[in-house]
Amino acid sequence: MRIKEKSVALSIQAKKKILEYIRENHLTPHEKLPSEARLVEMLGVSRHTVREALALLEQDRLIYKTQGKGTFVHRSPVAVEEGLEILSSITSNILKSGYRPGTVLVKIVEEVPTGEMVRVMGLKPEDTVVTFQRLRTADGEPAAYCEDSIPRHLFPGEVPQEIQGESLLDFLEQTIHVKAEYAVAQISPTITEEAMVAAGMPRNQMLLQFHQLHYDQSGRPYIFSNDYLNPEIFRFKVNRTKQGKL
Amino acid sequence: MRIKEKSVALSIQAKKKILEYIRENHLTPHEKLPSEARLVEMLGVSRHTVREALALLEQDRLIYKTQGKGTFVHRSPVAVEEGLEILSSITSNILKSGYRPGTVLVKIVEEVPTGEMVRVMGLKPEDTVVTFQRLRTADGEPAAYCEDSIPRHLFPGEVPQEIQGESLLDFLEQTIHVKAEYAVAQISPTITEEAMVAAGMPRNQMLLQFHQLHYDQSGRPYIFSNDYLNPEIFRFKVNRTKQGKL
DNA sequence: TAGTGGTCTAGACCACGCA
DNA sequence: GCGTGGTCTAGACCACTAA
Repeated sequence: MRIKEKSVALSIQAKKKILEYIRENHLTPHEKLPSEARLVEMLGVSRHTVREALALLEQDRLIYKTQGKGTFVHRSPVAVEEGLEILSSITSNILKSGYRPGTVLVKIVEEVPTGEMVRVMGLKPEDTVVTFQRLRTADGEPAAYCEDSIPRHLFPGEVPQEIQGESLLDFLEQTIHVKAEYAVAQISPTITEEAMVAAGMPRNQMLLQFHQLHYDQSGRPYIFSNDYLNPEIFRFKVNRTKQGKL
Repeated sequence: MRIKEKSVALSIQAKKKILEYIRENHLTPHEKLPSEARLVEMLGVSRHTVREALALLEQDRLIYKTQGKGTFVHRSPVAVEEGLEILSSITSNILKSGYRPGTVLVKIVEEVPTGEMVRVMGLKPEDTVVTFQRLRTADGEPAAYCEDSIPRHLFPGEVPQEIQGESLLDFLEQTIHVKAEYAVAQISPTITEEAMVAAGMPRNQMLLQFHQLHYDQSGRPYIFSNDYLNPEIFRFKVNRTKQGKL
């Protein structure tokens, strides 16, 4: 059961080897894994590496540890399905639900930011924002209405007149080289408004509004958005953990 | 700037010292912190401990690292406010919103589980569940309608006829010594149904339904619940991060 | 008391960003 | 080439659990 390959982190290789061990020895939920000291011998790596591998398995909820007792196989062997706590684009969510994503561009305008935009994005009084209004479709059916505002000064040249590809996140990463690291979303139930109906959304449809702010790695907010999502197409799942876990 | 106290983890102490350093030297967003090697000298601890301290600061989004460049102060110095991704009771959410929580017990019944309960909680055909129906109030006003079902066999003696305290999670921890480690929630918008109106919820109120399953540390599901929350009282925020972060 | 996971040390080499 | 963070080793002591 020795390892050592190259270019792939040892802790990752160790994680896979431990998973193999669980499978080959038919360890069932709540059964005890070999101790860390034993794994050091079995895998031929240091304890630090073993512990990193176990930490990865614990994050995936495949094992759990108890000090003084040992490490055990987790009850649910199923992979954790990602939820809203993982940042993802609407495009990928539509794909994940098994639909073909599409976009109807309503308009792209340069405009004066709202007071809230100025406040949360730390804009200067003279700053403007570029707002993208889009109707997102799943297999051609209206699935979401999206309004995204990006500070004008992030676009070095002209304001783009269209979006290459479906995902705004990807588009911004390619054109202005800003990558989303995390976002904070406020969720509330609502009903389609006139502007959305005009864009093609069904009237009197119950929707979930996502009021979001996206940040880059350094913590700079760069997308102010309001997305109105059709709950008949999107599944809204959240994995909730204790503070400090995962 | 030496440390070393006792009984508090060195990495925690190191974290505090680094925070002090940032404040005392008035480091502003995007400014560079001392290198890890330098922090080892300054704090008198090993590099491993320094890296643990920095990892804690990175989780709190107070700093960010870039390989080859260094460690930097994060743009938003504000503490991250916890959202739905953190498991918390409805009681604590009402408290956090500044209201006084209360409960009107509708009823506690032992009943035959639904097919979905049997499936997701892995019940045997002869198992029954204990269902708690409660109207939760904030400053006396109806805030949520909750239905929670727990497998009967988790209660060693009689089925409880009331709940001590406001929080079911706390009650179960004290009586049957099962602690919630994580939960998976499905969120959807809905409208008050007749049973909720009968219990005291306002008619035709838009609500957010939380369909949740709570698990203990070993991954055993033990609470099957449907909570209907009034969005005028609860704030629904989610902190979304890239896969593998935080 | 023995065995387990949790924390910490000292030292090494590697991969990346930049001048 | 040099400084940075990323990974890995070998070894130590501590805290907790159960016999």
